[in-house]
Amino acid sequence: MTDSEVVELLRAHGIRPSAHRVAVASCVLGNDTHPSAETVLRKARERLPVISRATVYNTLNLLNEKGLLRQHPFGAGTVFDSNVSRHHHLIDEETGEMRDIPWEKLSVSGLESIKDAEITDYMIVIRGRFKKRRA
Amino acid sequence: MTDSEVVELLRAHGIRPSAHRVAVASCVLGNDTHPSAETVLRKARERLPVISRATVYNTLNLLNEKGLLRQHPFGAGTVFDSNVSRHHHLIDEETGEMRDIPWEKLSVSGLESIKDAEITDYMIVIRGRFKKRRA
DNA sequence: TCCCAAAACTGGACATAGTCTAGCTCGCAT
DNA sequence: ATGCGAGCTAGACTATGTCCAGTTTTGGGA
Repeated sequence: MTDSEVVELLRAHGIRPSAHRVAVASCVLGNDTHPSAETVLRKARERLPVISRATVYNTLNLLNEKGLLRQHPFGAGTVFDSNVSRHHHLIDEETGEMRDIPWEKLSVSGLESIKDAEITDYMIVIRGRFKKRRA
Repeated sequence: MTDSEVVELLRAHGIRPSAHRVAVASCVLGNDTHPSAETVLRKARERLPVISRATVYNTLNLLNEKGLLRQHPFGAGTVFDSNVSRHHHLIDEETGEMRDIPWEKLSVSGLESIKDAEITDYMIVIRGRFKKRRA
């Protein structure tokens, strides 16, 4: 994703695209990696040597609030996911690495039997060992 | 679960049942709450005023290794679950409170299409709002 | 019973992840 | 040019968890 695409995306979601925000956003958006906040901080500093931890956290939280990314606590600590459409997750038990599984690949039955809660979202979390590189 | 049942359970899993370990274990085992480590520390201190944070963590990790409980990173931070049989999870979005859903209540199809990993475990994680108290 | 080694426990230092705040800076409208 | 507010900064602070060196407890053997 080019910088100008990132800028457009931020604007489209009501976020003023400062240089710092663009640097942070382009570390996460438009790819299927699942970086931690510290990873984003490190990558953002490659582009913009002076950027504070607080700015990275502020920006990630802002992107989260505005629906540009999601936060997941599984895997190796909390990671960010720019795939905001519904999908499932596959996690490598050894490394904590996380991959997305398309929504259509799996399905759940029996949800109508859940009576004691109003369901807003659900996903399947699979743990195992990756065989090889991502297809 | 009585103390002597806890003692038996620990022994049966090759854990020497010291007074401290029993105090910690009985805060978690035999009930369906999902306490955090800090909650366990607080509860354990009600029984045993002098018990260190390290002992609580050591014991919880030991119980985890020996298969007496599981650790889950969803919900409100990391919590412990004495239900070690397969089950799914329902999480209240507001409070982070977690409830177990029996394995048989839900089912997943399509797992055979996962080709790039050896699956060791999976579960459904549902988010929503609890309607009322646990049945 | 007494003694010893091993196991368990302790407090505190350290590590990691994340939040908060007070002050500074920069871009923009006037 | 100047004043203002959004954004950014460093660093202090909190929460959670690990590690370690030293001390206490425990169980088993003489």
